[in-house]
Amino acid sequence: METTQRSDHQTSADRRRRELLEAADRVVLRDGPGASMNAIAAEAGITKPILYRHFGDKGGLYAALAKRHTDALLASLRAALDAPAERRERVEATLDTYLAAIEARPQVYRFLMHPAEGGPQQPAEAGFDTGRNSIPVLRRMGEELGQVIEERLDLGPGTQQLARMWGHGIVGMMHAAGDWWLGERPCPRAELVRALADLLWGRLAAAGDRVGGPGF
Amino acid sequence: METTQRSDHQTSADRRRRELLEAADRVVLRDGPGASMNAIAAEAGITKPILYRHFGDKGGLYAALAKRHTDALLASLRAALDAPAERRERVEATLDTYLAAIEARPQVYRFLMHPAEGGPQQPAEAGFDTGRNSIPVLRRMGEELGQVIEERLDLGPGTQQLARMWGHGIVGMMHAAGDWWLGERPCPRAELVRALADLLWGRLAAAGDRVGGPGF
DNA sequence: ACTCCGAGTTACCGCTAGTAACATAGCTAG
DNA sequence: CTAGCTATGTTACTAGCGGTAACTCGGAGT
Repeated sequence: METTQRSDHQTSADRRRRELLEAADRVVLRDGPGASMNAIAAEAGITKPILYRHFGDKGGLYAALAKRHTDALLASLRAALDAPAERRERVEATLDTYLAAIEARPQVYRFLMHPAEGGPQQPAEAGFDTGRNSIPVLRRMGEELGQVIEERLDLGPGTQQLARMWGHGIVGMMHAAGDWWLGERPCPRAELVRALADLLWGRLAAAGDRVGGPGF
Repeated sequence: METTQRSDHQTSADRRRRELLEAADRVVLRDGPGASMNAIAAEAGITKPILYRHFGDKGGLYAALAKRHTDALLASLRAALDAPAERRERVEATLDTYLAAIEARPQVYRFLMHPAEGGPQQPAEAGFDTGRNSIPVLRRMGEELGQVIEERLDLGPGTQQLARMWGHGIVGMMHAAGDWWLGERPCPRAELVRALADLLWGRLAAAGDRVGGPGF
């Protein structure tokens, strides 16, 4: 019964891992991204070294935790992006999906956008990866959106690079506007969706100058 | 001679403060945002409690440090934005100014975009300010750009809110695209500037569908 | 019965942010 | 000249963090 035993063992380890992840999730959602390994271990009913055996270090745990949520968010975004509708509608649906997600679970959002933390010891070796500190979920979203744009649109020569730049740019726009909106709540969601879609549709370039200028 | 004395005292304290800030700057530029108070104090040739007397806590020091760089960056952006030229030219100049800044001093950029750190003790009191963790320099840039847009453009009713949303959105676009570009360096700066300006000019909406779709 | 292996624990290390208590210079008042 | 006050600086400490070494325990294999 080797297979059965090995399978049992595997599932046992996997189940443990999932239990730990769920405990970590609870703590992170309660205490924010500053949750300590001690607190997570306590919530899971065990002690620190077990966490380290399973996840290596805090970064590993956070990465595993972030991957779950990121995958879920990306799946729903992809669904909105792949809907059979006009381009403008799909863009609005995608924006709305993202904003609805961060609105519904702001703690998750906050955790996802704050994973690196720069740890206490940052040995400054590895040659200063300048862009390494970017938020992983944003990078992934940007890459995926860039791919979708490249697949769908005909942008002439240099399509691929243009699509990637746009992907990252649009994701950044969505993120920054969403973050500000989530903090100040100045208007309903639909209004922000419309405003951002309008921005992407070139209304900035089309707008007329103001008549009575700023300095008299 | 009370006034003179007090004045001397003031300038002395201010000079000290500036010296400390410059030392902190050096250390942060060398060690990244994870620079410790001990290291900064050593670089300044003094010990920790003095730093705390001057800046309260690490957040205070970082805020003071960030304010300097943020002010400088905002000033140069404002200059690009206020140039007497066509709108498209000004937008491109502003994008280029930002990208040139982060390209020229990536460590400063990295520090500015990573100030909060969430610290070890995040008491979770104060009711979970959902949006509080946003990067301050981005918020400031978004607000200022929103104001400029509001002053300059005629967007009909609801101009103010629309301008703010656009301000934060555009800044986020610039930031995310710049971050990705700084990490991968896939093309010269001017190309990214053009791509982002094209995006803002509605080329996404105007682009034609690809003929040979993705799935054959 | 003996061994091995994985799960788990206690107890520690080195580091951090931040602070209390003590020491020292220089100026002002009596 | 001495007493006191204020600013400036130090040493020595606390509490908590991420991370690890070394030990303990229970159950499978031969």
